[in-house]
Amino acid sequence: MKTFLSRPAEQVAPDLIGCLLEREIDGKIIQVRIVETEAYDESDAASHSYKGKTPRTESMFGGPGHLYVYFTYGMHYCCNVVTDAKGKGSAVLIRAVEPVSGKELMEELRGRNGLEVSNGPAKLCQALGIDKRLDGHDLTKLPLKLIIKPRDDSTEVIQTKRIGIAQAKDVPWRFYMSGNDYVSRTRN
DNA sequence: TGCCTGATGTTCT
DNA sequence: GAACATCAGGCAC
Repeated sequence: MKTFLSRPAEQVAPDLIGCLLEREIDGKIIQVRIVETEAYDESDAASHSYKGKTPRTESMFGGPGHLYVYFTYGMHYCCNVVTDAKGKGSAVLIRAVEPVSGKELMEELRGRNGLEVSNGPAKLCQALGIDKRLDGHDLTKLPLKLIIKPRDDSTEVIQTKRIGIAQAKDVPWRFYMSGNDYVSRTRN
């Protein structure tokens, strides 16, 4: 897994589509499939690492396999998988996931049902109970584990420009699984 | 279906 | 004091 993640974010991002995340809460297991991602790195004006390391973004520089959780807009968390070499400030934002198992618990945490449970970056964090306590967490271990899965050939990954950000919008580093209902609906 | 806006807090200037 | 990698609800069409 370390080798898989020790690449630039824009290469890891499409390969994370179709991978699984396993989350343990109170002894219960939730599994989700990643269906939408965005790549960010230090050369990127929209990235939190663009202006160098700060106390907040420190875990983004922590090396491949770590989790970077940040708080935004006063009420939401988003989570990133840190990639590339330590000190690079390179990461992949998880934008949307699809429940595989433990969906009932996710709906309970979210207070919502159906697609609304995890079709956006802040929503999936709420559905998985991810908050700042998991910032810097090692993704090879529970309570939050990344499971690398090769994509099968029938899964089409679409690459587009990013959304929901103010800077460097034209960098085409957003990736999502074609035809998946959980991909956030604000497209292009 | 699609635009507009309020909520709300952490971080950085 | 302003910016912000968002969401949900309201209203117009």
